[in-house]
Amino acid sequence: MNENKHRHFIQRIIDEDNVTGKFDNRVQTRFPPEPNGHLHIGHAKAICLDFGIAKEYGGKCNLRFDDTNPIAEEEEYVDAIQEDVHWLGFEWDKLCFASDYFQQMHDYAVQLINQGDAYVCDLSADDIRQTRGTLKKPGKDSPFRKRSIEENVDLFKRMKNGEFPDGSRTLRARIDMAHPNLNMRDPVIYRIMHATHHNTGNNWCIYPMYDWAHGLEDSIENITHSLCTTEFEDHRPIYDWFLDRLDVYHPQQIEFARLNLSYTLMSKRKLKDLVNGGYVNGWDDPRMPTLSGMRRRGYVPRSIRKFMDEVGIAKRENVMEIAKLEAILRDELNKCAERRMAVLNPLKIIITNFDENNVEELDAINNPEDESAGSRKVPFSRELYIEQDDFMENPPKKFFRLAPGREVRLRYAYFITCNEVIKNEQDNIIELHCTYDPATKGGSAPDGRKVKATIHWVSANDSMNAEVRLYDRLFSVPNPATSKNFEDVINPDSLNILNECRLEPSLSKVEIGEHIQFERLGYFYKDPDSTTEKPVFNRTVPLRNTWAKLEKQQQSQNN
RNA sequence: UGGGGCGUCGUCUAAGGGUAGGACACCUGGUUUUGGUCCAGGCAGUUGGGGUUCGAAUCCCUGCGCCCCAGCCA
Repeated sequence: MNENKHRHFIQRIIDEDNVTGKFDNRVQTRFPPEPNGHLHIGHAKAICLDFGIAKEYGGKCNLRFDDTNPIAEEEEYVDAIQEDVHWLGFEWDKLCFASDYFQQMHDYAVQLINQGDAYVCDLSADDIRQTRGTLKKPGKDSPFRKRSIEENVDLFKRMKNGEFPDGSRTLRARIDMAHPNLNMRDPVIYRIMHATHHNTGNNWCIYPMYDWAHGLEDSIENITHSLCTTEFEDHRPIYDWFLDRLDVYHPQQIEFARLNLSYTLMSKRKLKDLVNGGYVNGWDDPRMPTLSGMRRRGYVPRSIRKFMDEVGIAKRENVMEIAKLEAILRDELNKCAERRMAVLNPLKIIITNFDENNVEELDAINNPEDESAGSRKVPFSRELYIEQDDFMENPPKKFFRLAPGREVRLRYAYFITCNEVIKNEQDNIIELHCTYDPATKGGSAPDGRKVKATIHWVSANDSMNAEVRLYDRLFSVPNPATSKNFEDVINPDSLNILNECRLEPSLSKVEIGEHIQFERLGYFYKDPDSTTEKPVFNRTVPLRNTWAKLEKQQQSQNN
């Protein structure tokens, strides 16, 4: 197997641990999101890694909510995150909450105090910042650093009992205010917050900080390899310090580089701003890089997993091109999406030599990549719609489609020739008059003559109306994260809603949540906003389009 | 410039002392009833300088560049 050929650095570490027996050849991981927002494609990398490693080594992976900050967290996110992890295709061993361990963490904190390794500090947040020092200068000891163990125990108990207001006191680890790693300068491990927690209600008014809580959560759950992103590398010394002082089971933290995707934003805060600022229609807007947004856009989970396989695991900073993700998406959809015909911007054509009372049922293949998908009938009649883009009155070089006097093939139907262009008073083309060649039924000419283009179409009277939402990238620059203000780089054309689209009749049978290819246009997904009268389709990703590329090149040459 | 990380085709990622390989992107050409798919080919890379070695992307030294850290966020 060639998956085994390339082992990334984390697999190598685990392989080595399994040789030395460091964790008794056990592998246990966890995916630890904070329920303060929705999961995005960046999280998917961690999910695939955490669950993937566990599966590969025959271990377990927990889903653990790191819910240590009640004012940021909500039940809604807890539910959404579980749905997204499931959708991605993973099943956790245990569902855990950091808040389940609050009592245990508290008891460990008391132990720390009793060992002289923690103290209650009365400094304000501002004072703590002032005395922390800078990158170059050491910090200053808190005046409360030398409190007696008895006083610390008493004060901590009173903090817990709610005797003090928010922000008035903290519990701090007594490490080293001159430590070159700022995280080690007596970090706060408990703060006072009189806030209702989604899980523990009003049981607590002191809440543990990440650095204190995370290692304990890992330890309590018997995690072997605690995988996280590189910005936590500086925190590993505290992670280790706490576990060593407490003399408890000690997992190994390993850091890898987070995923960045071109033309998108990955910060939860900024994503939240996009939602709250009304720039998009909610967390599941198909333009969002959230898993719920991508699901609604029409991504299949397999494409995301495959993408993560190809992204790889390393420590260097990276920006994946969205084109790579889309290439994998197309590859997956090409195999499984049935083909149908839909006209997004209709142009009416009249087949002048076709009987107006006649409707023919023609055979169309459902998926050329999958014979088992079978075929269907498509009605053909005198009045049809074709795509406006498929006709040009004065075609440039290399435009192969319909033009005055030119013959093209209607997919699965007949060769037609355009004889007349009908315009309105404003000189806009409103209709084309064409003739068909009855001998070319099905699309092949008995005399062997060739046409340079095959275009899609629907029967005017036998087609149904639909709304189609064309999505494009949300940002107009490759790395919107570097702009001070994301508003400046938002793509004004990220959503284009088309209301007069015409669908071939068999499309009425498509269910919400199905993936379909509209021939020559792209892959589409039936949106939950659909009604029986008016279906709504989201464009997941367009097909590769060499003509569009040529057009673009010609345009830029003319400029 | 304190501490911690990281530098391989345009973008990701392999090669862990022995031919710098793959994918995406881009460019040719072929097949084609989707200007899709598929097929064939091409372009293109080791951060600079020293050193060790028969041999260095890899080991050592030394520059340079980029990222992270001064929340009672995670």
